[in-house]
Amino acid sequence: MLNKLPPRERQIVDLLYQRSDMSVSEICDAMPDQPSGSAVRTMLKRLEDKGYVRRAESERGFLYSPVVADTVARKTALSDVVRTFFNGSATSAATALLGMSDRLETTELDALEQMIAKARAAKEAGQ
Amino acid sequence: MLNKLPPRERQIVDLLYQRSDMSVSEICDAMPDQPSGSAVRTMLKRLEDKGYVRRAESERGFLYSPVVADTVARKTALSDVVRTFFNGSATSAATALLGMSDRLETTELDALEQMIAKARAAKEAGQ
DNA sequence: TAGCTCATGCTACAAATGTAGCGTGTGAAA
DNA sequence: TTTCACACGCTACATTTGTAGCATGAGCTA
Repeated sequence: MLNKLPPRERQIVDLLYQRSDMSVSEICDAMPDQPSGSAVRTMLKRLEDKGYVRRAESERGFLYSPVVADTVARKTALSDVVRTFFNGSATSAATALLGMSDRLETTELDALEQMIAKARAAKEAGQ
Repeated sequence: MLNKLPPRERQIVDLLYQRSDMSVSEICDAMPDQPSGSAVRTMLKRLEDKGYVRRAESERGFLYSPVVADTVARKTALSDVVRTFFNGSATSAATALLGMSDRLETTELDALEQMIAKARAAKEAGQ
């Protein structure tokens, strides 16, 4: 989905998913190799035309945000990674993910276990 | 990492991560909108120049494969998604992942629970 | 041998991308 | 009021991407 975007545009949209409602100058600052305002503005314009980004006026000037809902974008991004790198197995991706994170919050662990329990229950009911 | 690649090149590398050692014609066939062999060949050449892809001769002609090890590419891809869409929390990404997959294998669930148990133990020991 | 089919490399080119520059308007500071 | 400093839109342009075409050479078949 976002993989269809050229690197720079992709970079900008990613930024907007991390933090929405950014101004052009904020985007510039957040970019690794600070491009000129003009450059960012054209990218933004193109992204707007393509329907990935929308902007709203505010007292601080125009603020940009992604059009596709976070929830949807998240899912798509995850599915892509799962397909490409984990042979379609979401669970093994999840395992890898857990292996990567060094400090896990207890609440998060709880949420996970709940998830697993639910999956087990569904499995029981299914067969 | 792969995000720096233009869409088409990215698409090809992704393919190679799904299945390594592909010939040009196999890649063509695997692409959604079958491009010409020439087109794919130039992309491949560029990817080779950039250092993302390497090729080896075989009785079936040249076979292409990714340069960066799967394990590394995986990690990078996951980290990117986690940073962009999950505010850096690998665990919440994992939770989302689990929520997405419809049928989970028992063995995978077991592996996950083990992972969680280990995390809990580490947490205990840590404090 | 002559003709065919491929896989490959090379060249060329249209389209897309990435960037900078200029002119304008607006609001704040001198 | 004049002068800055921005934020913006527009235009232009170099570079990169995406694609096709042609020529070559190897192997295969009639």
